Amino acid sequence: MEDKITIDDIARELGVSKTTVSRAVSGKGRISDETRTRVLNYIEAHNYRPNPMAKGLAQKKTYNIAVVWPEDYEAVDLPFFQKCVLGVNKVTTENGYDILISFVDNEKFHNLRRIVENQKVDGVILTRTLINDRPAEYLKVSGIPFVAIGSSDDKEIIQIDNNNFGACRELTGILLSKGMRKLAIIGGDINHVITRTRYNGFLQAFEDKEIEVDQSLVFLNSSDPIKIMAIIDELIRRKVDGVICMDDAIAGQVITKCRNEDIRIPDDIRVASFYNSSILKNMVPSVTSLNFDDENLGAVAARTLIDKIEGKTVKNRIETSYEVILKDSTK
Amino acid sequence: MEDKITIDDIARELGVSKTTVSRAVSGKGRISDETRTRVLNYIEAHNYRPNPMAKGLAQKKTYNIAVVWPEDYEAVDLPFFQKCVLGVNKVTTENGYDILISFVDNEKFHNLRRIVENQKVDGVILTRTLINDRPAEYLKVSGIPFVAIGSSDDKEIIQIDNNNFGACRELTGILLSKGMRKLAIIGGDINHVITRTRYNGFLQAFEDKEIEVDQSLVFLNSSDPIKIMAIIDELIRRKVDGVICMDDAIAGQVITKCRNEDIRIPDDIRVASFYNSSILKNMVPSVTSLNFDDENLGAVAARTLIDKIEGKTVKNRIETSYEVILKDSTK
DNA sequence: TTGTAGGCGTTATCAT
DNA sequence: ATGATAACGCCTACAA
Repeated sequence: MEDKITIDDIARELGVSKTTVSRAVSGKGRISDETRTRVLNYIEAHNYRPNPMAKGLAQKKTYNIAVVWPEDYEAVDLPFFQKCVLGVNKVTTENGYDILISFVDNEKFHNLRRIVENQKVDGVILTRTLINDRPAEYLKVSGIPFVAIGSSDDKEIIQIDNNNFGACRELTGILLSKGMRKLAIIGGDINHVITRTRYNGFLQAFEDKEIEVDQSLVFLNSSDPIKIMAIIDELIRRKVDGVICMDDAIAGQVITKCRNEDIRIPDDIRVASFYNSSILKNMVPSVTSLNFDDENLGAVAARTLIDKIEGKTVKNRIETSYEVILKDSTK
Repeated sequence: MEDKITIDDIARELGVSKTTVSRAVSGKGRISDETRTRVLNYIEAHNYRPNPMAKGLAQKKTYNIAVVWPEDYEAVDLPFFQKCVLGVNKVTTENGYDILISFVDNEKFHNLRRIVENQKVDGVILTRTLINDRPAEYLKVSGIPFVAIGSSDDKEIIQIDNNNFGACRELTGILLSKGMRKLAIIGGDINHVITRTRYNGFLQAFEDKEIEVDQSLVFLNSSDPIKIMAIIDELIRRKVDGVICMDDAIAGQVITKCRNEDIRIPDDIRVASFYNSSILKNMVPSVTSLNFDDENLGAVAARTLIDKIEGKTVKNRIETSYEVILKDSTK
């Protein structure tokens, strides 16, 4: 490849000033149609690309955004993050931004810090929220525009989330309406906001129907396979109607356990999940669950962040919708 | 946050020239120990960060590399990519580079093209190789430094790969040594180099022992669940000794199918996988498979790319090692 | 409508 | 060992 062509080269070649070229490229400022097309044609023919470093230096922008990934993910959550970032990608691409990726866990986020302090990005998307979210706290004081995928108690943080509360409330409500009364729930890390949100949806459904929740059937912080085994044993012994799993990792474990123990679903126990990832897709029996559009979630987050970066006013909280998918496991 | 401090501010404040400050920061060029520490102290105290845009403009470098992800992945492959990029991240972080992410499939790689043409990165890591690899071809003619994770027939392409050939050869050899003769193999997309490499390792093991391969037991392009169901039925009917799955998606399907049909592993049929992802981790029975260090793979790729970017000479092909893990499924 | 000139923050060249 | 000055490529008042 020969050397990159610059705005100066074009100006000289066309006998105009570089200001004129710049105007033709950016579309800003008055310029005659004739010169514009002349410049644009030349650019097209010679495959000119503005140097992002120079542009960035002049306008103090990078045209990059950071997407933050948890380092301590569980494999089952990966498709969620993947879909999110695909959605982000779609929007960033359309708007001339690129995605820088940053790995953090709640305690160590030097990577994120470096990226922000070094001014490598114009904004940040958090793909998970925590109860005591130190990365989010850091971003707040740093002053860089950012949005969080997920929910937070901090109303100042711009949040994009699936309507987990509403979805879990509706699914639980449906199960209650089907006559199930002894409903257990198994949930994961209580430090994740999403765990609490889903739990609250569960509670609300009971309240809606004025039914008392049996606290002895609530098992949080229980994503460990060993724990789940014990829980299932207990549930069978106590003849509960059904069990709701807060995510598919848990649902997967429950189903495997039942299969290994010849516990029949839905005959002996009914099972539902508050999420549907690809791992449950081909399960037998098929599992009643919620359906979220995670790609859309990422897209909305990116759209919101870019608006924020470009100085538009954005809503502080956006909820995306869901579907309840009733399958064999709760027949 | 107040305005960022620049090299000029420091120079003025300390009564030296900005050249001197630059030298202290970069460590290049002669400078007295005294001035250096004076500058460094000031920088530390005032939390100065060089502006990457200005630096990039001056050195024609971005200090970003692109990691290319396939858009048309299968969920089961995700942990592989995730681990790779974690390894990449470790090395890039240590060397002051950041990771830009780019999604492509073999036909549409405008995203990658944009990133390269816009000079947003200094180099590229491909995380998968294809038989007719258009993204790789494009990168070659573009002239940008790049390495591929995976193998390629094109010897000019810098390749970092697990020793798939050797690993598959060894695992197959072990099964043959155990007396299994009627060994079937099920593989995925024949357009992926890795499918062919693994298949070749399989063949080589037979050749090593001078045993004829039964071509009617070779099933490629067969990752589809429906196909796999039919294949297993056939294998049981023909009373084969065992089946080797080229990846864990396939192995997972095979095991599920067997469980649903009450086909016992390893009593009725033995099963091995040429890869071990987390999805098989808690399988019952535990599955004989290969163990690769994918994070290391990513780290080596990043190390190699950075060397290449910085003008060092690098090996054209690096193979990382593996372990054979014998478990219950081939007892 | 177009052009001139200066600035963005850093590195590199060449003196001193 | 240190400094003045010119790049690097683009943007943007301001002037014409």
